[in-house]
Amino acid sequence: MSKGIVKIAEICGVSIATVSRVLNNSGPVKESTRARILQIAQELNYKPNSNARSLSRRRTDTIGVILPELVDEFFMGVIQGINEVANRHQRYIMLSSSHSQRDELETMLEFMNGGRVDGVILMAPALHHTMKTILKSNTRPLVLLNCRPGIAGIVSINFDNFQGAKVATEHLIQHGYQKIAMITGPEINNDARERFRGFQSALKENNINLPKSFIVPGEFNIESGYYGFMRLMSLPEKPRAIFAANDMMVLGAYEAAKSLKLRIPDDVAIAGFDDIFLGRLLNPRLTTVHAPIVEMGRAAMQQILKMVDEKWRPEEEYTIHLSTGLVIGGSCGCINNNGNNFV
Amino acid sequence: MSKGIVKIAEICGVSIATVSRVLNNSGPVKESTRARILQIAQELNYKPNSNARSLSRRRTDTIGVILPELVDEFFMGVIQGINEVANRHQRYIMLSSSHSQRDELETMLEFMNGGRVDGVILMAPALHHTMKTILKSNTRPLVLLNCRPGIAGIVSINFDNFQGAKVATEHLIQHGYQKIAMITGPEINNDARERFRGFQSALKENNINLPKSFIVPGEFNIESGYYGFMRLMSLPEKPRAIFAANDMMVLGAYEAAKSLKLRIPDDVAIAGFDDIFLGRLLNPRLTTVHAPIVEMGRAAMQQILKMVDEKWRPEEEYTIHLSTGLVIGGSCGCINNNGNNFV
DNA sequence: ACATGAAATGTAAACGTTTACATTTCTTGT
DNA sequence: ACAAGAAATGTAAACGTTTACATTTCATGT
Repeated sequence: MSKGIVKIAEICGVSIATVSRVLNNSGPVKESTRARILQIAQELNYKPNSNARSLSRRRTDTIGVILPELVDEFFMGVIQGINEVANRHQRYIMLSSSHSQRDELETMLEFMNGGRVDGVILMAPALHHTMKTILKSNTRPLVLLNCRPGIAGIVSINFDNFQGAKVATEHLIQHGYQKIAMITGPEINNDARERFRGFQSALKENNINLPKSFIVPGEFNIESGYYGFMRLMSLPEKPRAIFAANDMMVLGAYEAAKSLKLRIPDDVAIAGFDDIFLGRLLNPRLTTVHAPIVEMGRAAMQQILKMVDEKWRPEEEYTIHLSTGLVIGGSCGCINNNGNNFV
Repeated sequence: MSKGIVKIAEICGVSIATVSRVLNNSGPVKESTRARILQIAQELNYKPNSNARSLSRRRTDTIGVILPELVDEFFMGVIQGINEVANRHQRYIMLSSSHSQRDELETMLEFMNGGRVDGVILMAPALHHTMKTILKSNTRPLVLLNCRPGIAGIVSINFDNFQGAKVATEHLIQHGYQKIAMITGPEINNDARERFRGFQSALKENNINLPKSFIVPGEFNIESGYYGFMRLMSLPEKPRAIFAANDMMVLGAYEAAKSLKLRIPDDVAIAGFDDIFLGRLLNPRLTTVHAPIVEMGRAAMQQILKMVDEKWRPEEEYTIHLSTGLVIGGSCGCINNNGNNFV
C-alpha cells in the first residue's frame, strides 16, 4: 500500500501536487477538494515525513544548540529561553553538550554541514582555534553566546559583564571599603576577563590601589571560591571586601568564612556575579549582579530565526549586550536586605 | 556544479554507489579507490546530508525528549544522563518542553509520526487521557519517565519512590518521633502518590496513628512547603517530625520554621525527598532521599537505544525501578551531620 | 588459454516530499 | 457560442542518499 501524500492522493483521486498544495496552503485548490483532502488526511492521521520535507525544502525547522556543559541553572536558563521562543515559532531544537573539545568540533561540523539544522546557537566561553576556522566558513546562521569571536557575519550575545562588574565594585566602594580584592574566573573565559576588567576599571576610576595579592584566580566553582577566600584572608593585609567573579565561588567563600568564624559583611563584605537562585537564600542574602540568562536564550533564538527566516546576516561583527543589574542583598553591608533568606 | 556524493563520484570517476559503499563501509571496494574517495571526501569537507540519509535509511539517529518543564536541576540531571549516553552512541537528541498540554500532544504526535526521531523519551508525571491513546498506538520505541502507564510494549522508568519514602519515614520513627506529618505532592503526580504510600506504609507497620490533619497537600514548590509547614505548626497538636514529598517544599518549610523561630530538628525534625544540591548546604543539612536523576536519564537512553538498535520491545508492561537511598543530614535529629553545610 | 567464482563496480529504483511548468477546466464578457 | 484569461489540476523533475540487482573485472586452478 502506498504511503503518505500518495495514499491521500489516491483515495481522493487527485494528484500528489494538489494534496501538497492543500497541506501547505500553497496555490489555489477548489474548496470542495480541499475539504475532502483535509478530511482524509485527518482520518489517516497523516503527518508529513519531515525528512522528505526537509530534503526538498532545504530546511529542517530545527535549530542546533551546543553547550559546553549541562550542569547548573545557568545552562538550564539559557535552554529555557531558547525553548520558549522555539515553541512560539514551531521550531525544534537539537541539543548537544559535548564533554571533549573533539566532540564539540565534530558536532559543530555536523550541524554546519550535515543538513540537520537551519542554524546553530553555540555557547563557548572560550574558542578553540580550530573552532574559529569552522565558524569563519560561515555556512549557516550562527549565534554565539558568551564570547566575542571577531568574525564578520556572526551574531554574538553577551552579558554586559564589564558594566555589571564595574557597578558591583562601585557599590562596594560606596560602602567605604578601600581594600577590595577579587577572586577571578578562568583566564580563558571571556566573561571572566570582562568581569575582571570592570572590576579594575571601577577601582582605577576611584583611585584605589589594587595590590597583586588581592587578585586570586578562581575556577568558577565552589572549591576555588573556598580556597580563594582562605588565601585572601591569610594575607598579612586582609581585604575588607571581596568581589567574586561568579556566585558559585561565593558559596565557597561563605563556607570558608564560616569555618574561619568571620562574619559577612561585618568582617568582610562580599559581592558576586550571576544572581543564582541560591544567592537569595544565603544568610546574609548575597549582593550580586543579575545576569539575564533566560533572556539570553530568548535573544539567541530570536536572532537565529531572524537570520533563518529573513535570510538576514549582519554585515560586520554584531554583538548584543544584555544589560546586567545589581541585586542588593546584605552581603555587601547594606542593611534591611536580609528579609527573604531563610537558610 | 553537482553536490555531495555525486560530486565525489565525478571527481573520482566512479559511481555514487561505490562512494556510498566507501563512506558507509558497506560492501567491498578496492583499496586504492577507497583511499582516493576518502581523500577527496576529506578535501571537500564532505558531510552526508542527513535528511537524505534518514529518508533512505528510515532512521534519523536522533531521539526525541519531551519534558514537562525545563526548570530546576531535576530536569537538568535527566538531560545530562540522556546526553551522556547519546554522545557515547553518536546519537542526537531533540529536546522539547511544552508548557501547554496541547503543545505536548502536538509534539508527541510529530515525534511519533513525523519521522524526526527514532524513539521518544517522555517524562510525564501525569498522563492525560489523549496522551495515553497516542502511546497505545505504539508507533515508535518509547520510554516513559516517572509514570506507570499500564500499557504493553512500553518501558517505564521510575524511582523507587515507595521504598525511599518508607525508609525515610522509618528513619524518623527510629528517632523516636511518634507524631509524624507529611506535606504531600500533587495528587495527579505519580511520584507524589507513591511517596505518600511509602509514608503511610511505614507508619502502619509501626502502628503509628496518622490523623487526617497531619496530611497537608503541597505543590512541590517552595511556597506550598512554607504554607504546609505553617499549617501543621498551627495545629492544636503539632507534629514532632515532618516528611516532605520533595526537597523544594523543605526549603519553604525551613523558611517557615525560621520565621516561627522554631529550631530544626530540636523543635521539629524534617526529612525530604530528591536530594537537591541545595539540601547539602542547608543548616542543618537536610536528611533526604537520594533520587538518582542522572542515572534515570542514562537508563532511559540505554533502553531506547536497545529498542531502536535491536528492535527489541518488551512483551508486557516493563518497569524499571531505580533504587533510592537515604542521605542523612542533621534535619532529622542525627548529630555530627552538619559538617558540610556552610550557609 | 579458459572456465569459474569472487571481488569490484555500476544502474536504477526507491525514500516522501516540494515545485516549476504544462495542461485542463472553469468564468466571464461579448 | 466563443475567446480570453483565471483557476484548478496534473506531470515530472528535483532534493541527496541507500541498496537490490546486474554487470564487469580480476584472480585462480586447470
